[in-house]
Amino acid sequence: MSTTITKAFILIEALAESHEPQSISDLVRRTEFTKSNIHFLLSALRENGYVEQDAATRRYFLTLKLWEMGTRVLGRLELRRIASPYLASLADTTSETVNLAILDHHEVLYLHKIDSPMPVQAYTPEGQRAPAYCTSTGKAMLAYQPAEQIRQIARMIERHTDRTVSNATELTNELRKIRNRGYSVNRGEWRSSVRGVAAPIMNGAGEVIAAVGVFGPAERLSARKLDQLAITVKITGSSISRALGYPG
Amino acid sequence: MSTTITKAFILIEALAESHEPQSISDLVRRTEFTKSNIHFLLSALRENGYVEQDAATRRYFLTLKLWEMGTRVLGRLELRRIASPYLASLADTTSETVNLAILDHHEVLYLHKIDSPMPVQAYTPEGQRAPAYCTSTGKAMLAYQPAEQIRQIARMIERHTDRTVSNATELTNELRKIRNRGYSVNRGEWRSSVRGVAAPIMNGAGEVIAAVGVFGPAERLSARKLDQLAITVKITGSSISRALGYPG
DNA sequence: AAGTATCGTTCTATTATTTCGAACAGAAAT
DNA sequence: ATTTCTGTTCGAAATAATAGAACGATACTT
Repeated sequence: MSTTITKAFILIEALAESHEPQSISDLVRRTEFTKSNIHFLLSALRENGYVEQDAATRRYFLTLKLWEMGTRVLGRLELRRIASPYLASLADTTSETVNLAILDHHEVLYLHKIDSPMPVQAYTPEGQRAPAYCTSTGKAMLAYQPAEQIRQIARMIERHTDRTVSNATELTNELRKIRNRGYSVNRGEWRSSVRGVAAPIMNGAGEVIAAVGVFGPAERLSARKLDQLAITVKITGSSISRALGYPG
Repeated sequence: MSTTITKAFILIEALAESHEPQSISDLVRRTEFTKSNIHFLLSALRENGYVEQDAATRRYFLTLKLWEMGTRVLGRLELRRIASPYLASLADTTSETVNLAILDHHEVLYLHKIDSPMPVQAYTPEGQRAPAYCTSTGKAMLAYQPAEQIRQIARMIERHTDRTVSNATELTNELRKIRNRGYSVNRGEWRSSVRGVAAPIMNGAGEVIAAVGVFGPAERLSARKLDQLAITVKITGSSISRALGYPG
């Protein structure tokens, strides 16, 4: 019910979305707040160290303080702390990019990424989101979610490439297959040139709370190579699960 | 001059500092705001998705949204984007932990870290700060700062271990040595069991804006080993500088 | 070069929002 | 059973946030 705090965050989010520093007028157009109001709000954010103003262009941009505060939140995440060494070792043995993701409604959120030392890297930075039904980590988690949630997600399927799962039955079958094998595969369903495999991570209560995945460019990841990776990824997934207290 | 926005950020920072979810009463003690006022502010933060409340304990905690927004800011940093592949390759060849830092007043801020695949890891997470004068990356950057800034920093020297630089002349000599060699060494000046080497990174204008470093446990990093690493780190530093447009 | 449009900032009055304390119910501790 | 903690709700009061006009300064147009 607060308007001022909400307005402040609308500004922050507008600044976070924009790739260039924004002028007050830019922000007026985006937010439809008054010019003087935005000036007032930005002053408050500047005083708190979250925003700075380019002296020459008078445009405003976010400082790293937001990121600093954010890393504190992440640093407290038990999951990430416990999983980190397993991810490092997985990255070391596979030489491909490794990531850790959680499920937030219909999207995966990438918590951690260890870049491959190989020259060509697939681009998926930490803190980004992607639709769950067309990524390997997302499918690995969806496979263990209640049927009702799957039905909801199936209703919002959109094709991103010609390999994207295209309807509810296809998705259900895919998820059943994942449960049988214990790992998921993505052959260019989100970005056509990116492939990957992933395995679920369970907590002490047996709930699937995350997934670990390996991905890379299609030309380096043949079907055979993916099969090999699947074994390693699956083992990493269960190792992390056990470290989290999962009995299995 | 805003009170409401400032209060909101004071709450966010209090929550970010605390390792456990906080009750309203906890926050009353910390901030000296009114109970009902905190309730109001937290509701606003909750509505915007930055805070959640544990249903059972009624305690409040920060969600990952703050981190998500923060990663956007970091993702736009040209320095980090350009440096990343060089850091990855440095990590690969040295097998020790690699990091990228910038200087903020008297502190270093760690922008990026690539963990060593080795079992024993030195602990310095991304987004953290450390005093510049007793870390290798910090000293590498200080060596190229104006004398006035060095004098100010020398005034706030505090010993953290028995190897920490202890006075102004010692610091000045150390920085001169660093300028001559083009790299800096830290032998347990911050945490006694952590050693490292670092080299400065210059931008197109020739200003030192960052530093790249390698560090690890003292028992693995002998004086000889540090000398070897220094060569590689120095090369990485100049490669990144050149990628940023530095003519040298 | 002159003129016009757009920009960020400052100011003040008005209003709507935040703030506070009291009162409440529920949980925990005594 | 009683006391002392909680978190939450409410309404009145205080004040902080808001809007609009006016100001130079800068950037465009002609």
